[in-house]
Amino acid sequence: MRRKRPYACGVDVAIDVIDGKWKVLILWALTTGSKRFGELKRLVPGVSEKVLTQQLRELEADELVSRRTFAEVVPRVEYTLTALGESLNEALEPLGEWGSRNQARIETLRSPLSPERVNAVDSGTPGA
Amino acid sequence: MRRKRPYACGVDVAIDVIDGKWKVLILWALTTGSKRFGELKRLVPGVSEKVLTQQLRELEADELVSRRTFAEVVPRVEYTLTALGESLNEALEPLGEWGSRNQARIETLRSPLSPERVNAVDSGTPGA
DNA sequence: CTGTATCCTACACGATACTG
DNA sequence: CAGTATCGTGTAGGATACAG
Repeated sequence: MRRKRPYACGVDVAIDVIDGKWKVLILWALTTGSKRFGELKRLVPGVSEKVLTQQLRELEADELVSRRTFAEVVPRVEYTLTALGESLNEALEPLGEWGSRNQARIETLRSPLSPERVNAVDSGTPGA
Repeated sequence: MRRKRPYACGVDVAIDVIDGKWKVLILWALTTGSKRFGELKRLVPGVSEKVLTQQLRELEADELVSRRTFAEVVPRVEYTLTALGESLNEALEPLGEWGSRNQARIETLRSPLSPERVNAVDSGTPGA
């Protein structure tokens, strides 16, 4: 997505800002403190360098993440959550809880077989 | 996206479920009660019938929305938020507040001109 | 009114190679 | 180590036409 219509509501803004296949994971990884590029690459398995760079740049442009470079013989860069980024992560928590509570249900619903035997409702109880 | 890797965290699940250009708006529109297809089309300006149908089907498959058809001479269908859908909307609220609070800031940052943060934290200062 | 069926395009993302 | 450059791809979404 990124930059669609004039935002229709606040959620739109937030979604737009975290839109990108890996951004939430990146934000998540940074909650435990600053990380180097290579660390993020490890913490976000599957992402290519190009895309990781790209999404970090966007997060930086939106001031959710700050970037510090160290002019050392061995290039080093550290990414850190800004206050804004931290506040976003906090706003994301309820959504995370919702997802955790309903993950099993969603996965069952989407699994190719037997979507009908779903009974657990929002109780966090995985398939019986 | 829809169905990427095994979910890395709860937020991933939730994001996946609301992923789609119009889903949040649809969910939003339904908070005020059941809506007919045509109403939704009006309430979500810009969406095509194909895509609206598509996203409604996905929301339905994820049990966030329920669909009632009325076999009348004039076809009529109503979409309603399920309990799960309502709980998702609640989990979305903090994100919406975050977005509302920071919308102006984000828009300024992204506007082609005059980002007020001409000088901000740039290169790191090694051990002061 | 409420959809389907096609066709088409844009763009995010992936893979790989190369550089300071 | 931390990127950039390039090329290729999948697929969500848009436009339009048709149908029950």
